Amino acid sequence: MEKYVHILKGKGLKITPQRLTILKYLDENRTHPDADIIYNDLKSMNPSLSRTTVYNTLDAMRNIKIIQELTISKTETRYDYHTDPHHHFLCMKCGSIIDVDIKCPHQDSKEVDGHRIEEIHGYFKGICKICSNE
Amino acid sequence: MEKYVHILKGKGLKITPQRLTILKYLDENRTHPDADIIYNDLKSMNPSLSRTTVYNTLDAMRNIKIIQELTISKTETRYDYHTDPHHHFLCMKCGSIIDVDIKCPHQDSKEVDGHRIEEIHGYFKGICKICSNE
DNA sequence: TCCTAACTGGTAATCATTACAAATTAAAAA
DNA sequence: TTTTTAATTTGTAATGATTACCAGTTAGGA
Repeated sequence: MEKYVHILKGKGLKITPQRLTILKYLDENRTHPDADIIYNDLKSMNPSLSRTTVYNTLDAMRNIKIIQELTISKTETRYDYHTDPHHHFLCMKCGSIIDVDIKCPHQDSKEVDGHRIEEIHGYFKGICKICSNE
Repeated sequence: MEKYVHILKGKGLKITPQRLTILKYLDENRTHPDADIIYNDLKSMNPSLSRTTVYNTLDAMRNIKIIQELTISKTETRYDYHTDPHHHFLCMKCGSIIDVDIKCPHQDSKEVDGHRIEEIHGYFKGICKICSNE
């Protein structure tokens, strides 16, 4: 848990039990969950947790860039504990998001056509290996 | 207008005035509009047009792949008349989506890590050239 | 011209996310 | 350690894009 305290402190965020819990959850669940899944999974162990806090916390952590928002799915925002740059595959059948580790020549670009880049997202959509085999 | 009749017929969609109007609009407005903007822009000339028809039509045209859905923005789905593959830049200040014509080595891939690809999206987010200069 | 499945339009429902305000708490200052 | 204050948490209500539903209309083949 000291690890998460350190990460938050380093970025100037106040340490709260809720933030530690959510950050730990994202670190240990690399399934690209959405806010509602995070809320429901943590609710049982943290009965006072509020949905709004989950949203607020995710937003705060996105601001300091320790997590990343994925807008690959049309219906909900999903979250990714931010480490090395990588692309994502969304299965249009089962809805799971899978990391794809491919080389992208633009991954470290700071601008395109004069526009300043802050985030780069590579999204593939299709049918995943498992769903393809029925 | 014959052009759009031909496109729809070729894909087996029924020809309706609404579909022709919406397809023409997307061809002539490469601003990546969302359903609401399309609805409002066309409503004055087509008073009987319904919001539901706009959604239905966009969905039908996406199915036959003559237009593309962009999920780059968190709040709404935006649409692109589908031509050559290209990536997109979203300005986080003014909200505009700009085409970026860069080479991507994965643009024509049919699969990654065994997962069958149907769509490829390259999204850059940041501050556009115009907003950067205040 | 007739027939039928497909399409349109209007309203109501859904659902993720945000707004708001009162109560609580982290952590800096005394 | 205690005090103080701004930041955070929580629950509820509001928002807004999208979808569901269904009655009425229409495209286009027979």
